[in-house]
Amino acid sequence: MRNVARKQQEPKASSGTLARPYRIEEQIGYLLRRAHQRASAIFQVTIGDPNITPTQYSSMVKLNEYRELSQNLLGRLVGMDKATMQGVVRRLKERGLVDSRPDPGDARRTLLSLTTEGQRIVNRLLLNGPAVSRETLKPLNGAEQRQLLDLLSKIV
Amino acid sequence: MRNVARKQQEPKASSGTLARPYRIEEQIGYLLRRAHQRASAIFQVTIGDPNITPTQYSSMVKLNEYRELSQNLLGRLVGMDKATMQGVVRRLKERGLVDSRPDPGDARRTLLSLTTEGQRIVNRLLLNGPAVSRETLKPLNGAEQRQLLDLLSKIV
DNA sequence: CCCATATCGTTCGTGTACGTACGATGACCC
DNA sequence: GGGTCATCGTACGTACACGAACGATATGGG
Repeated sequence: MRNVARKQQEPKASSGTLARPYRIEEQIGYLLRRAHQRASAIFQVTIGDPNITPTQYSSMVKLNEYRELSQNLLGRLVGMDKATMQGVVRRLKERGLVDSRPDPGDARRTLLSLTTEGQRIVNRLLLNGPAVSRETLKPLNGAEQRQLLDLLSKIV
Repeated sequence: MRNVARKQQEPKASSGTLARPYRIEEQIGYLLRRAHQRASAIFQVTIGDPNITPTQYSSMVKLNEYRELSQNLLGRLVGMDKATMQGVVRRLKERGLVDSRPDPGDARRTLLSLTTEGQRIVNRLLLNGPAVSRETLKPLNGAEQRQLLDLLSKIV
């Protein structure tokens, strides 16, 4: 394999100060993006249903806990803004996993709930949920796993 | 404010075992998604140019280190697959920040480089890069910041 | 030299993610 | 009870993210 372009040139040296050089690979935002990519990939192959995404899963889990929620409140509970939530809910409704009815007490709201099929599916997926987390955290030992979850909780 | 729908019902109790209950808010994938969202939001308001996204920034930083890179190799260096890279590069080229030429030694490849304008911009953004990371890690003390970066590096 | 295989970049489709703007509705206060 | 302000859901535009399929090109083995 020609690899002329593979390592043509080393990165330019950092500035001459004693300060730590700025490497994109060591920045928190970059690492979070990569870690999130990996976690999503593991979810996809481990959760046991290729048609369910992480956000759809967390939405369904929340709807399984609270039996009925407005779209906006569900969004706050799972950390999605209303525009994003709109698309997630639309797709779940199109597949018959989620149902909706107008809130009888507030005409602005739509109450969402899982259909019987949605309940059946989320209960099946919940069996694999722990395996997804276990696989994602596999490179770390027990203490490190707890540390990471703790530190991430603090910055969220 | 009516809050009938706000806390209608507590989440159902977990199963009766001693095992830790499965809470979506404690799962690594969920936390990574939320943390990444927050980091992106901080990037957007701190980097100093509302038109530059995190992925565009890391691509430009890499192109500033290596003077010329194929699109595919750049993607591997910044952790984006080729389909995603295609869009990022297209937008940077449309704005005149990146230029391309055919690789004289390999007709499959396109060599990318920063334009003078692109270099000017990335050097300005690099001044704010440390502030983005500092702000994102602000809830943690120094030791915790290093731990988090270390743990994330291990699972990426 | 030729063929199987791999890589490179593009395109298409689906799905987050969010800013902004909008109309409808509700809450609050004078 | 009427006006102001907030909230709810929707719509549109832009941007990542990736699987799958594709044509062009390169490589390595027989």
